[in-house]
Amino acid sequence: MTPVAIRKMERRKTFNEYIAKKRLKSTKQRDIIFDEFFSNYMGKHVTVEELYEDIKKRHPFIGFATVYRTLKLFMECGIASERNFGDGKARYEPVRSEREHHHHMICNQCGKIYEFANNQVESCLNQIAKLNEFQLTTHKLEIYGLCSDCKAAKTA
Amino acid sequence: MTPVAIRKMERRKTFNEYIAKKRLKSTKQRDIIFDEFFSNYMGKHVTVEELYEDIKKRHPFIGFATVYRTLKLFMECGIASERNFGDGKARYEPVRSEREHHHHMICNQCGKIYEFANNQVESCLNQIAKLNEFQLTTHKLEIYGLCSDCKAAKTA
DNA sequence: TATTAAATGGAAATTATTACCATAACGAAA
DNA sequence: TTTCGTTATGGTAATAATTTCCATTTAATA
Ligand SMILES: [Mn+2]
Ligand SMILES: [Mn+2]
Ligand SMILES: [Zn+2]
Ligand SMILES: [Zn+2]
Repeated sequence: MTPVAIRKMERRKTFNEYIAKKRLKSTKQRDIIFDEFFSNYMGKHVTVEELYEDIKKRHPFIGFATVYRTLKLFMECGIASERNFGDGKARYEPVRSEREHHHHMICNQCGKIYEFANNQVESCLNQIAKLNEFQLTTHKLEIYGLCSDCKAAKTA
Repeated sequence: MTPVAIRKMERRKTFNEYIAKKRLKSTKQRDIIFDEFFSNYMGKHVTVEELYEDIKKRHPFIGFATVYRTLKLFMECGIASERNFGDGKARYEPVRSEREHHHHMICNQCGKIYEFANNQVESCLNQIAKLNEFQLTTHKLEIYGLCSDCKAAKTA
């Protein structure tokens, strides 16, 4: 089994447990959305509309509101992260593992998104919080600018 | 003259120069909004609506769209910064000085906003950008959690 | 002062997201 | 399996922030 498939199974387990604990229901729609999101969007940052349009191709009966609701559900149980890159629409990405916390560099020119992780930054932030007696729960960090491709294209 | 007044004059100069350069017009409304923003919102993070409501008290003829347009103008010439703290509405703060670059900690409980600056984080980000051949233009960094007051209130 | 370009205010349009509601589907119990 | 209370769904309407439109006003400058 591929690493992606293993991760998908782990997320499925978390999701099922959350549904059981909260006495929610397991539905066809949730299964479809789960499958699409965790099969095709690992490492991506997808818009609700993009995901909806993609799913609709194979499952035309799925409603827009359900996709919104299901992504929110994924958030609640910690298997998806919401991202906001300043274009006014929320993006979602499957959580890969608790240890794979990361941030993003966004190219203002082409819109491509690059990921990065940095332990030094993380420990800085923890220190800053501690110093201010602030109990950190989450943080957001994005770098905006020009990616190397667009930089090259500009000088060419 | 107080430091706040000096800063206000410096921003005014930048604004006037920008208006001259771009052949824009100096209007009563822009003066009013400038004055309100740089007199009463230094160190604050004000919503368009808040600023509009505040101005309307003394200048009932000012239009909503004009406040939006003028804040955008302040952004363009670099005398205001836009902030987004995840509540769906943009906030603006007067730029204090080019050297006073800073970030924010937002309390999820009481909504208070705390500012911080950290050279180590800044140089980390520059290094990360350089390593990825990314030409950094801006970055956003926010810490969310519980402020010390709210933490204390919770255990009490 | 006359001319031209830009700005204004109010309202309408736009856009992402949420709420509503009548109907359908789920799941535990009988 | 049938029943029954609860939850989910899909379509649409509502909401909320921001932008656009446009007829009118105003500023700049010759
Ligand atoms: Mn990512
Ligand atoms: Mn600030
Ligand atoms: Zn690029
Ligand atoms: Zn607080």
